[in-house]
Amino acid sequence: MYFSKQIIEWYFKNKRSLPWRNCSDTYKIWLSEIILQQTRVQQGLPYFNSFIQKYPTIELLAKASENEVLKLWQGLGYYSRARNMHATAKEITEKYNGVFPNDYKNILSLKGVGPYTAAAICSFAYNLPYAVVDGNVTRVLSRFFGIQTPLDSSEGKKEFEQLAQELLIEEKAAENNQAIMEFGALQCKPKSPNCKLCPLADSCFAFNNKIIAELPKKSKKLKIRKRYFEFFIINNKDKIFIQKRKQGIWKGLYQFPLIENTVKKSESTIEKSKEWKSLFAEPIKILKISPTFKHQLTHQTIFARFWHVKSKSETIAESKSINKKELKNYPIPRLLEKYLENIRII
DNA sequence: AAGACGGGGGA
DNA sequence: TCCCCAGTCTT
Repeated sequence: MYFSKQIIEWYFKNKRSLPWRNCSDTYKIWLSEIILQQTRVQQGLPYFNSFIQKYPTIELLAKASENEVLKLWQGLGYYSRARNMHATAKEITEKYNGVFPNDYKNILSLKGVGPYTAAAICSFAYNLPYAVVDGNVTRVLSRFFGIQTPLDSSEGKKEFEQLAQELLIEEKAAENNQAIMEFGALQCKPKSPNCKLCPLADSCFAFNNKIIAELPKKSKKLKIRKRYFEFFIINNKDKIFIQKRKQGIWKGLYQFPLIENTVKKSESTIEKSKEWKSLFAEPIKILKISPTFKHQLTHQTIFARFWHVKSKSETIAESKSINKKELKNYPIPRLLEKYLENIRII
């Protein structure tokens, strides 16, 4: 009880003013929670504003096309969030008559809504007593209580959820949940937390035992795979070829026709490959090959080159031909967006 | 239970 | 570089 009260007191002194706070609009609360999954407030904020501006209601979001929604989401990453959010907007409009469900079970059943987001919506919108457990919460709890259980283990998840629920001041669920997350984000930060000014330092296990940097514990370490992407910018007068990604990374986004390798290959090897032959039925003219760009993601490193080629073909396998000017309407990966920004300047 | 899924920022 | 961010879904 002391813990939660201190946290809430700290919150009232230090909280940021954010557009989805102090509002009971379930649409804004839900939208902000989807955007903020694995995403910093700073990065998500402009996206929240543009979504609210373009789609002021859930019904308007539901009416949009998936391409439009992905286009607005472009650059934010984890694109399944946008696809699931769009599907949920449709479900709420059709199945729930446009009224956001107001109980934990139905909210949890929505696409893109897991235990964290369900608890967040229930508490923020309806003040229901469900404790949120996110990266901030596990960090704060593991440090203050000295919990060594890895947060990415099933025991750890259970342990943190149970503790967070016990600590929750139920009648202040909304405030309490906001408070502990804000405390984790601003005060008890992952790197160099501000322990000197922390109101809880005296009772903090990690601070008193000088193990702040060791908590929280994680068991899995990440494997980063390398991928080599050869994109083909195929010019045929004012037309350009694009294709929609069907699976994996950037699913639902568009790209230029692609040859992918798991190892680095030379230009001549690529030109002799069977992928090349199936892509280009007729001989093509290579105008330019870009330098290799390195695109670093959390779980993979992508090395990309862009081949500018001239082709007389009207069709390219698995691709559609669009007018160059239409390209800006299609959602594309950040990697392609950056490249297109550059060649415009150069 | 483990992997896949983006992109940006801080140290 | 590596780690983490208001996690969820798939395998």
